[in-house]
Amino acid sequence: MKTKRPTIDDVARLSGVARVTVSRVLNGGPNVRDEVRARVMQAVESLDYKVNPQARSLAGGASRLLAFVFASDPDNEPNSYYESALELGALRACLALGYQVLVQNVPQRTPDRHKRVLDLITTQRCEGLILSPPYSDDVALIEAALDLGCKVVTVSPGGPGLGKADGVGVDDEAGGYDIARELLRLGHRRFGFIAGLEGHLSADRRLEGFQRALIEQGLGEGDYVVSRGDFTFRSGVDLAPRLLDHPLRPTALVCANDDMAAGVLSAAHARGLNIPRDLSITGFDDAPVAAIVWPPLTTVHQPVKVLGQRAVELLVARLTGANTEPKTVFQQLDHAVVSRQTTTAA
Amino acid sequence: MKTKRPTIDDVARLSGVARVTVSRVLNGGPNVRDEVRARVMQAVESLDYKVNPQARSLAGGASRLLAFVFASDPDNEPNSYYESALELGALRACLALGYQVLVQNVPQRTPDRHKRVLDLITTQRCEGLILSPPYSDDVALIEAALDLGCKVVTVSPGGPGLGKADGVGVDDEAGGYDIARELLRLGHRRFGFIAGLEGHLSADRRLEGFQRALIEQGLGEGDYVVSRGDFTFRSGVDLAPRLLDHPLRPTALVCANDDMAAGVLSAAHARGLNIPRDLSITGFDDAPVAAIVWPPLTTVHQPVKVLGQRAVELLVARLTGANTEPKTVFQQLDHAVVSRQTTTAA
DNA sequence: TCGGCAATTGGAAGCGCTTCCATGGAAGCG
DNA sequence: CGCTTCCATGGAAGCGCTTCCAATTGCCGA
Repeated sequence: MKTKRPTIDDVARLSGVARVTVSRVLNGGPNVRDEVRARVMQAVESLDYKVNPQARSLAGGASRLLAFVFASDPDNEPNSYYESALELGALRACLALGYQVLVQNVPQRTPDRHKRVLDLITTQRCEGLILSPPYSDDVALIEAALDLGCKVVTVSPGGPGLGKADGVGVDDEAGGYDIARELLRLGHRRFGFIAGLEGHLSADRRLEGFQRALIEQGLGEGDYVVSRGDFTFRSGVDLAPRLLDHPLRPTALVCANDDMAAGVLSAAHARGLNIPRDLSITGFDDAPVAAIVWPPLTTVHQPVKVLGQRAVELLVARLTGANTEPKTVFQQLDHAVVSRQTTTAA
Repeated sequence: MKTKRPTIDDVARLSGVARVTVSRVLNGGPNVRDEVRARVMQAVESLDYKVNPQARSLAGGASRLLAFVFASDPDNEPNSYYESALELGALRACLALGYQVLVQNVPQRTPDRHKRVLDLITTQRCEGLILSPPYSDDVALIEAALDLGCKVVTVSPGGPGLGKADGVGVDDEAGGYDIARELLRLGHRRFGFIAGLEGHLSADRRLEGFQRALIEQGLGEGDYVVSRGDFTFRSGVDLAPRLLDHPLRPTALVCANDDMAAGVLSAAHARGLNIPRDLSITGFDDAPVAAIVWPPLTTVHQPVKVLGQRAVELLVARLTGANTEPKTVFQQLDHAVVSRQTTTAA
């Protein structure tokens, strides 16, 4: 067992060239004759040689390591599709690009949360940082990372983070608008809205879009009531009574994510309501849970995995110098209303 | 921005000792006077020095990298709590132990799946491998990894994998037995069982336990019908008709995991059944989905996050030589039946 | 008093790779 | 035809750390 792996020198020796030449071939460098290149590649093959990434990064000063940071607490939200899908997308893109991601969970309320993130850069030598909400709008954190020479990409920044670093996301405001329009079309006029955690600016933009649609229809403050949850199923369950017993009992309930919508749905079942006859409910994200609950949830789809993938691609483009755009770029992906069975005419 | 980080030599210079001594202090080596140790630590503090893990692993020959491999396809099972919880547990243990995990998804049917896994060892220099089902029973893979000098830990091995490497898991057979006993106690006598994917031996042990409980009660082959799904919600939905329309219409349906149980539940709703009055349903795992569906699912809890954590701990114990036990060790954790609202008297 | 041994420290040699700079020859120029 | 320029290659110097081995000191028992 454990027979020592071949090194670059073994390849050099076998192919009869100098070590540097092998290095050039391996890194796609210029100025190598095709014949030599082929000879080296053949030696690589026959020895089953693989570069040692540790040695490479020591010598080259590039760790090829990215960090993905998320805030949601997996003990409270063990189901969080959003974060795991982002991670998966990032992982896949990395596989293709030859990078590695270190995944780190830093709860939002951690006192030394900035330090925890920045340590990832200093301790692990991460060269790129992917920030998901609410960190995507944490300007101080973004700037501190940038100061350390680390490239940053934000996922779903809600405003402040937008100009500070490259970003990816959907148009959350439009998503909120679209789902509200759908409900208005079905004749609903009294609404409830369950918002997400404070500081998650992109989620708040969903509320703004929702409000815009209502205003457009001549509705106003008196026609809807807003509660704030924390994105968990539990908070949906807990918030439901307040909305359902409200003097202005809404006929439609818009939730800032699917888990909270599932919570409301569960609470509605528990009190014997018939969904959607007695109440229309909508979510946001189109997480798997949306299809699993009964009845299946009407929601706004966003391509979360692709978001994670694009985040990595943007980062790597900056790292390799493929993108030298002085301004930050924001890549906006499409969202779509997915009508399932929790919505019906008022 | 990007000011060069201090190296071990900077620390050595500042504390007036040789580089080796700093290395000793950093690695908790013996034979260093307390006074010197303190002086070095102080220099480390004041310079905010962090060891360069790349350099360390190059010099020391230890990458401190582990690999976690899972098979479930996140495009079909985007919700798979099992894998993400394992990962999370592993991640946490690593944080505490100073290791890193590389997460890799290798679908079970990939033609070069062994190569994909082994490449992780050779290419990334992973020193330890965590194998989740069905790879935990893939003896050829385990032995190939061992041959490469990589330590291996299996999660929920079902038999063949047991003696080949250290492992963690619950007693799946007993879990199946326990849930069946619960149903028998409630008076059920006609059963359906939805098994998981072929090759997932630990999941099959749940069926064996189920069968043992029935036999104990004098029931036999004629009293239950078995179907095989693929652990997804979708497969639960698809399999439901076959079970529900069976001449021997079961009064209780035992599923090998929660997602399939949720699928059956959804299908039952769709055909207007009242659960649990018309049919008792049980899952396995106690994933978040179990609490989210309506009505909440009776299931068998297993501490998946802890499983991930223990897997890393076992691995690290082997790697550091803390565990030199010549035989493989298997760490069995407790499971528990969680009675919720999908089960009732027959 | 002296060899012997443990405790403490440092010197030197790499780990496997990339980067910088030098070399020799072919090609291009007026 | 003598010059610069470009191309293809190699030599040497580290990247920041650990490991091996040697050196120094102090203390023991005989």
